[in-house]
Parts: sequence; structure tokens; C-alpha cells
Amino acid sequence: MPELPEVETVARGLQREIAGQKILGITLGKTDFIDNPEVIERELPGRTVLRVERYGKFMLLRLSANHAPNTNPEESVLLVHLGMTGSLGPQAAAAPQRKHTHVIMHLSDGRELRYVDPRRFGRMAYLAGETLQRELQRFGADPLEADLEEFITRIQRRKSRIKALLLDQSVLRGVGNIYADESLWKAKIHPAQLGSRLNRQQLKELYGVLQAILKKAILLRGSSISDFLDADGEPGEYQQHHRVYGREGKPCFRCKTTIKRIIVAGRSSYFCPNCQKAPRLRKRTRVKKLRKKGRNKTGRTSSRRSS
DNA sequence: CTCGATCCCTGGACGC
DNA sequence: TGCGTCCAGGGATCGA
Repeated sequence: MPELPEVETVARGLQREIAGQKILGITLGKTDFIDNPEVIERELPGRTVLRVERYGKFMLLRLSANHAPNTNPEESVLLVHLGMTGSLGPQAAAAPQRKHTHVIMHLSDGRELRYVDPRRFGRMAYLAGETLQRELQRFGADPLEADLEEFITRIQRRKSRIKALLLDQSVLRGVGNIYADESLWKAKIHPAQLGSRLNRQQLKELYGVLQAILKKAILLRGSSISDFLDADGEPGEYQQHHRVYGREGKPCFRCKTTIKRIIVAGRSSYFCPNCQKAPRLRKRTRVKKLRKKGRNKTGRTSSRRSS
């Protein structure tokens, strides 16, 4: 599942491999994950891939201006999200086509840039100008670029569970389930803790470990679980450094307590119940009080319906 | 604003 | 061997 380090790895590989290549033509398979397939077919041919960047979990293929008739003349972008199972990489034109190959870009050096995605949870879109700017503005800060103060502000101004905040791409762009759990374990913060209840020291710690973990993972070219491969078809190695993710039932690396899995924000969350203390829940206290006094001031203390 | 539920989709794990 | 069932999960959407 490509998150920030995996996408960074693929983007760097593509930058090295295909920057400068001209897209001569494009062949589409299934297109239900593409915002505007007909625009892609019209706009991409004739453009050169100037460079490849990462933006959160997206890759931005910066494209040259186009001078073909009836096309957008400005520089523009092909936005690619790998979803859960997507991959994007150059192949020899003669290489056998993998199942679930949905986009083939024919490059000027004879190779093909192929997008393969069995589940089609990915996304592809051709964007330019104002539309592109608006799209990019939907996302929060890059965790490797944000300074400590911005990180703290972004977490504290929302009142959600910290796990949900780390996964929310409008808060921070690029963090997914693996690196959220790994960071929370390292910082000894329970995933269900409210972000607004974390103190400055905890947030400083979380900020530091998140950056360190992401940087280390990038050095190791990401985590290859399920079937992640980089642009060269090579697996990453960071999965060997996971401390909690996917380790339900196994001993905590710090204290040997059995790692547990719960659902937070609709996602599996692995944590150590000893190192990462559960937040105090205090939601039912009002109900208790009312019951003790024998009355029902709000009329909502029971879930029973009157009709 | 935030929550949970639901959907998208396929392959892999598992049970019989 | 071959079915059926369940599940994973990033993100969009919807109703509460």
C-alpha cells in the first residue's frame, strides 16, 4: 500500500527513468479510476514529461506545453494516485503485459510507461491551471516540510482521534496506516487519543518520530507489503523495520506485552496496550448523574423511542 | 465539524 | 481441486 515513502521511491525512480521522454501516444484499458479519460487521450500525446514529483500520496508528472491544434497550450500535470495496488513504471515495449494493465503511454525512446492496478483504487487525472491549483489546495502540509509549529497547530485545531488526524490527507498529506501506527507506537500515544488532548511535549515527540520514520523508510525504498514494487520493479525493505504494524498477537519490541489490533477511524490500528495507554473515556458520566437523581432533564438519556 | 456505515475492487486466506 | 465466504484498505459520499 503506497504511502509517502513508497510514492517518493516511485517518483524518484520515474524522474530518473522517464524525465525528458515525450509521450507519443496512449492506450487505455478500463478507465473508471480516471477523472477524464477522453481529455487524457487528447492532451497527453505530444507532451514531454518534464519532471516527476511527489505530492502527498500523489505523483505529479509535469508535462510540457502543447502546440497541437485543439489542445490546451499550457504546461500541465498528470496526477497519479496508486491507491492500494497501483504501480507505474517503464517497460520495454516487447515486455509481456501484466494483467490489469489499464494505461500504456508510448514513450519516445520506444519504451512504455504502464499503469497496472488490480483493484483500481488508484486515481489518474489530467489537470492544468486553476483546476490544478484548486485540487492541490485540498491537501494539508507535507509532514517532511511542515515545521513543528504548523504540525502542532494542524493537530490541535481539530478534535478527532489522533489516528484519524494522521490519516486525514487534508491535515497532513502522505501519511497512511502503516506509518501512522509506527509513529504512534514510537511516540507512545494511543491511536484513539484525541488530538486536541495531546500536550505540546507529546506532539513534539510525535512530529520528530514521524519525520524520522518517514526518512528512514524512504532510504530503504519503502515497505513492500502486499505487492509494492518501485518503478524499477524492486521491493522496498522498510517492512523489516515495522515495530507494530501487522504484529497483532506478537510481543511489543519495548515491553513484550501482546500487540493488539482495534479499529480506529474505520482502519485497523495496531498498538501496545502497555506502552500506549488508552485515553480516559468520560462520555457517559452525565447519564449516570441524571439516573442517580431520578430524572430525565434532556429526555435523551434513554435510547428507547416513545413512538 | 465529526462520526460511522457503505461502496468501490480483486486477490489471497481459509473452511469445507 | 474447487468452490464459497470473508477480509484488506484509501478515499468518496451520505446520513446522523
